[in-house]
Amino acid sequence: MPSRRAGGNPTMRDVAQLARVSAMSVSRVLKDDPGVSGAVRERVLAAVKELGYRRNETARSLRLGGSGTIGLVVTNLANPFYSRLALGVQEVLAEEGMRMQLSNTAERLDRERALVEDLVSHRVEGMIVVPAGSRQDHLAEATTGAPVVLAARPPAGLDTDCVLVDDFHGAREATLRLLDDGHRDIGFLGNPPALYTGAERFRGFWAAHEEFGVEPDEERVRRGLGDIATAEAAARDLLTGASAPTALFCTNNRITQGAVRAVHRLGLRTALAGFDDFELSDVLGIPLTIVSYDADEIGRQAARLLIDRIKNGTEHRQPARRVIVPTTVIRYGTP
Amino acid sequence: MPSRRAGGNPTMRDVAQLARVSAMSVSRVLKDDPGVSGAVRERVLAAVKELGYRRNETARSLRLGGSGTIGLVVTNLANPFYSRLALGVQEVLAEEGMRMQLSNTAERLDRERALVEDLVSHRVEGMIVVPAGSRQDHLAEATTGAPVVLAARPPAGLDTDCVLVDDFHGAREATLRLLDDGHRDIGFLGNPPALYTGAERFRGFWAAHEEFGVEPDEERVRRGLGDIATAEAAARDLLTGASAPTALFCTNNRITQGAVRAVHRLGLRTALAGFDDFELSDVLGIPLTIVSYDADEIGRQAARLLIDRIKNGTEHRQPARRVIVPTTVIRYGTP
DNA sequence: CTGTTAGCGCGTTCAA
DNA sequence: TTGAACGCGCTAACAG
Repeated sequence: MPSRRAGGNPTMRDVAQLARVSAMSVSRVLKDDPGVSGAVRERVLAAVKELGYRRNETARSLRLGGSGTIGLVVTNLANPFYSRLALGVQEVLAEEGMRMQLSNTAERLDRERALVEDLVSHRVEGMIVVPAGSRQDHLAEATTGAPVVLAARPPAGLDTDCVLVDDFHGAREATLRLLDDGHRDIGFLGNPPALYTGAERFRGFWAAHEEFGVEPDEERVRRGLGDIATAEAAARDLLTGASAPTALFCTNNRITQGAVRAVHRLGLRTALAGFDDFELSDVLGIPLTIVSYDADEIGRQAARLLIDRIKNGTEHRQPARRVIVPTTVIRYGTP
Repeated sequence: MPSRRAGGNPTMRDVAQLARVSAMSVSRVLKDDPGVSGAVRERVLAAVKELGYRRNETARSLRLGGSGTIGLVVTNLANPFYSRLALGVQEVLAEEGMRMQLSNTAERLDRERALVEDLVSHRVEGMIVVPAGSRQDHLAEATTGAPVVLAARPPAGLDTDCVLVDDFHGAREATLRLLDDGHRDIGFLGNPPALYTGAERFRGFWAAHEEFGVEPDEERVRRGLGDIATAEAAARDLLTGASAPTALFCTNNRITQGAVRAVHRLGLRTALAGFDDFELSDVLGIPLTIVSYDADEIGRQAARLLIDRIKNGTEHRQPARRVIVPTTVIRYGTP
């Protein structure tokens, strides 16, 4: 019986003792250090196997001064967009032998702050954040040293790299399709204008109208929608009011789904356009124009930017970069 | 300028030096230890603030011998079922001041193995696993000491707690509804029978038929379906063959979606029943019988079981527990 | 090729 | 109430 605490995991010393070598030799074997004889290597590996030993990564990263972990902070993991983003991040990290710590803010700024503090306390080497608020001044002081990359929303009050969707052109393109189809009374259902995506997508919507020489009707614009229920109510309101629009533009998948629901309940076949593809969008029986993009790719790009910052340290202080992920327009149903 | 390394984070010694106290006093203040004078406390807190100091949790958990972290291993984060489960786990952990490390196996056994090893190396205090394969013998040796709770699939080759959906009764109930409606030729679209959920849901399907004295037709059973595309193909095959079924039972949301697609493309209104609710299931215009359950609750229950094991240590070796989460049946569209 | 020393940042123990 | 010494498990730097 090795002289170690009953309940605890075996340590390197236990392995060393059993293999009748020093702890250093064990360390070297486990590190694939070439400077170690075959005999020692075999004895060590046998002891490792016998004890079921696994190196304590906590102690290791304390000693090495790097955890090999980055933090990912998203606003809503239940939204497939963010889980895809997370998978994209993990894909790139795996190539680098790094790990990811995933946290969910539920769009709450206080949780974002607490989670970021926690990540810093655990000495993550960097973090990718989908910021909950429109400004991130608090992140600047929290992340002393560790690089930050923002995803889906641009930095404000903070000078960092970010990866964005081409919100403006996506919205413009989809709106142009509706105008092409002859629609002139298009309603707008948007998330809060304080959000970057909300503002950009509205800009695109407006720009498309200008190109067609059409003046959008402010009366048909509803912004600040948060979930499916409020979106459905707003859509119903527009569609049942005087001078109902013949088409609706929706700025995200939850809003589109609310609009689909309203259109369906009212027994209409109003044309819809919106951001974010979703399951079964092709079998709804409603003419649908979807602005789609690769959520995984946002994660991959963000991870690449972050890893680059981590590797180059803070020395080569190159300016903040901005990667734009392109969008494509898909059409479902007969217009 | 404090005498600390330029790039690194400040340590407790840096704070101590600035506050002109010992490191121990800093430690005590940060721990809210009552045995410390107001004067020292203030000086320390001021120094902490000035340096932007944050306690190094890595060093802390090395010293304390507990990381306050558990691992969650899921098979497919892109499936909303698992992201909801993750949120449920996190909800309970937050109450206990614990953290979660989330990993995705993509249904690959080799990745599961590697991820579990990694979690053990990081000395997580326990783990919740949605196992990729039908047996988990490899987990037994990997998780020396750390308790494991399985979610969604029962243990095999391993003696642990688990949280399951009431697969049998859910499937039975939904099938009974179809039989109640007069259907006698019901097709079955299932995932691999080697999977627990696949087998149980098939059992429920069969049991419902027996209760009605109806003999299911083996010709109308398709099992081993993995994704939406293969499910759609199988559904189309059944629906266009001789003696086409008047209804289909689907064992999970991806299969249901494939079936919806096939029904839609064929211009039919075949009644569908299936596990897992999904967005917009109510506006498809197809009679739909859905077996629903609370995915968050699975996560919450699993977390509670795990925390209980962690707190009680391995001493009180009580037998493995099994929690069954109930299902409810929802009906959409006119049958 | 192998072992010894020292210390990563923190907290427990014990003495002042 | 405060501080000094020691060690958690591991590895870089330096002997031998």
